Amino acid sequence: MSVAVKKSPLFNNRKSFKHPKSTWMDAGDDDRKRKTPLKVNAGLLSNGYHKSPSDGPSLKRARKSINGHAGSEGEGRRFSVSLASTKQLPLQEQRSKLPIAKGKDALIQEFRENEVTVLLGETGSGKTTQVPQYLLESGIARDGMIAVTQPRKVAATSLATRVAVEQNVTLGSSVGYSVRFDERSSSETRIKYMTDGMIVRELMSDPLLSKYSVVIVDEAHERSLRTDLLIANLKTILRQRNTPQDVKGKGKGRADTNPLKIIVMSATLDAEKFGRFFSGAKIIYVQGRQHPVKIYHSSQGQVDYADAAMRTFFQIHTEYPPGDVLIFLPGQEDIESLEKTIQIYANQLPQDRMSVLMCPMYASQAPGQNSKVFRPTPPNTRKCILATNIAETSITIPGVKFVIDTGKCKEKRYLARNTGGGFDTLLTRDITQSSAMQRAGRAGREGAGYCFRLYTEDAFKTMALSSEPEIMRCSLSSSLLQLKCIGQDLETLELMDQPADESMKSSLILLFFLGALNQKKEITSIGRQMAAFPLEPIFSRAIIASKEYGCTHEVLDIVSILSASSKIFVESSEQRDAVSEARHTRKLTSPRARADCKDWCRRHFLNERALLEANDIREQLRQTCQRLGIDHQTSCGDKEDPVIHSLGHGLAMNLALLQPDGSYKQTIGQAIVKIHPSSTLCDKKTPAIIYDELVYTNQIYARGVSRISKSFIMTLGMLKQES
DNA sequence: GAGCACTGC
Repeated sequence: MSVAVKKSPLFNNRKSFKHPKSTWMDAGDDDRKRKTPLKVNAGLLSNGYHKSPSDGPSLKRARKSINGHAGSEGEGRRFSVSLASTKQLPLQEQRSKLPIAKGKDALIQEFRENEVTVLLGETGSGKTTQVPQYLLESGIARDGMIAVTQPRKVAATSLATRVAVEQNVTLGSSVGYSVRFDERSSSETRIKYMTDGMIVRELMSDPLLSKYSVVIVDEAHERSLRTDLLIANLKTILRQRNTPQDVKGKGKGRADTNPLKIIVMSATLDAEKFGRFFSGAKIIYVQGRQHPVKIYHSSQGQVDYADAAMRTFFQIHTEYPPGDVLIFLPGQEDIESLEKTIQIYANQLPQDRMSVLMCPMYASQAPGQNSKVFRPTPPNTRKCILATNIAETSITIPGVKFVIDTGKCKEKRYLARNTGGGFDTLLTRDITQSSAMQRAGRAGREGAGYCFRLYTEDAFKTMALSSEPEIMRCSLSSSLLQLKCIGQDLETLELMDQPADESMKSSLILLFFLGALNQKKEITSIGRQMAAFPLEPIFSRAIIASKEYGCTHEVLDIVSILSASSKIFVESSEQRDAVSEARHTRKLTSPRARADCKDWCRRHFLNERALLEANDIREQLRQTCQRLGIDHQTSCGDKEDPVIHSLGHGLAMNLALLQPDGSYKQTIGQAIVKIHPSSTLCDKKTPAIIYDELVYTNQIYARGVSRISKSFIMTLGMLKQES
């Protein structure tokens, strides 16, 4: 043990600090089953469901990195390396060495015989890249297209890139992709990787998905809102497109039918549920290829997970061989404070020790801040990566050998109110078992690794198996409106999990309030126009209202920025005052040339990527306006009222009035809300406000706040009575 | 006085 560490005040104070041998319980047995990575194909069972080991990094990890070059599966990364290295195996040989390859013929046979197949594949099995190629090469796809859906854009694009190379074709010819703002596909395209949101959008113009002969739903276990909507629709489409097999031998099907095959790819935990949903679907298990990860559990519960994480880090640093450490924490606040603490103690280490390189990682970080995490670790240094869930599925960090898992994450959950409103909560909670496995798996990417869980094995066992499907915990108004467009309804559509009545009711009320649905719950012409925009209904309604107020130009600007995925304002605790000054007082006039944008953004603490995304969104909205015959150029100049009033039509349920005590009370619903401290209107005592969202953390905060006149609120009330 | 992660022809 390092003398320096023992000397540090923290450890002197902490009698509870224990040597790893006694602190950590060896969870153990998951290693043995994975010792021989290539001996996998016996694992391809055409019948029944192989239970994966009860613990261990067996879940499929997500794929892709923020800088875009990590492939979807482990072999994807290796592949991108092989382009530059002659020492690598030839391409086809690489393909044939994938775990899934030896089961190829049996797999193809199963796909041929079954309408629906559930494929359980562990990390590194190669299923996402190989199965579409098998389907194409074996003729199962006939002359239709094969769609492979992904929850994330980078996954879709990098998978397509890789499969195009394996097929030796140009990307966009027979292998392509389609994600928002970016499409590489043509009339030739046979295998199309796409985001689940994209194919759900396609449903609106082609409710039977008749272009596709096979739809592969990948990462189905993540249960994203759009994956769930897709799966529900696929079941309906199956009934409509596939001729029922009457009697054996007679079930040839009509010549004019265009039957659909469905392959659901999932990690192990939820497999049976998918199988049950598509009654009688075949479940097939494919073993993966992942290095063993030794998992330790804490012998007792930890009260202070940040402190425990720090002590564990130094245990690793002083007692284990080189290799980077990845610490999972719930949020930015924890990351920033732990970064400081670890740095202080790391500075006290003796000179001859390995030094520590801190790498914080979270989504709202200034762009470029996190680039050092992807650079090779300097000699005689250990990276300490402090990350949110961003490192669990979205970003793959090379070189990680040790994972410290606090067992906590932040979860966004929508609380619907019967009034039609509702608000988001963002609270720290325990992670799920599948999340814990995913985190542990992050230590086994490049070699054997270790995972230290700051919770007991019993605590692990009492965790939920997997997180609640997104459809159960988000606002449904946008999805409901989309479904209404194709004559469907959340109440009648057969979903894997049905959202709460209150949540559906609240969406109905909101859509009614916005004029998108009438009293009979039928879609109105306003509703159809709203659904054409890839926006939350509150924003599409504002665009439609802007026609009347003559300010579509301005409203498009605002809505684009509000619906960009990350906030355009950069957050930095160290330069908080400068950021605040920039936000409150500077006039932000954009530079003409895009080339200046990066520097201009940095000087004004703006997130360049978010601004560019907003720009893309704006262009898309402009095209939608054009299609709908809304003149996107009408402008109100410098006048504020038309803009606020347009937004007011969309945000009519998001109004609050100043109370004598300085708080705000909603005009609909009774909640007391506070203006979020990041708002320029905080402490300004504006009599009436309008906001774009409510978030409950330790209080209910209104974010995206604007001033609005009380007299206009009265007008809105009148309008409501008229409709 | 404060910000988990994704996504949309």
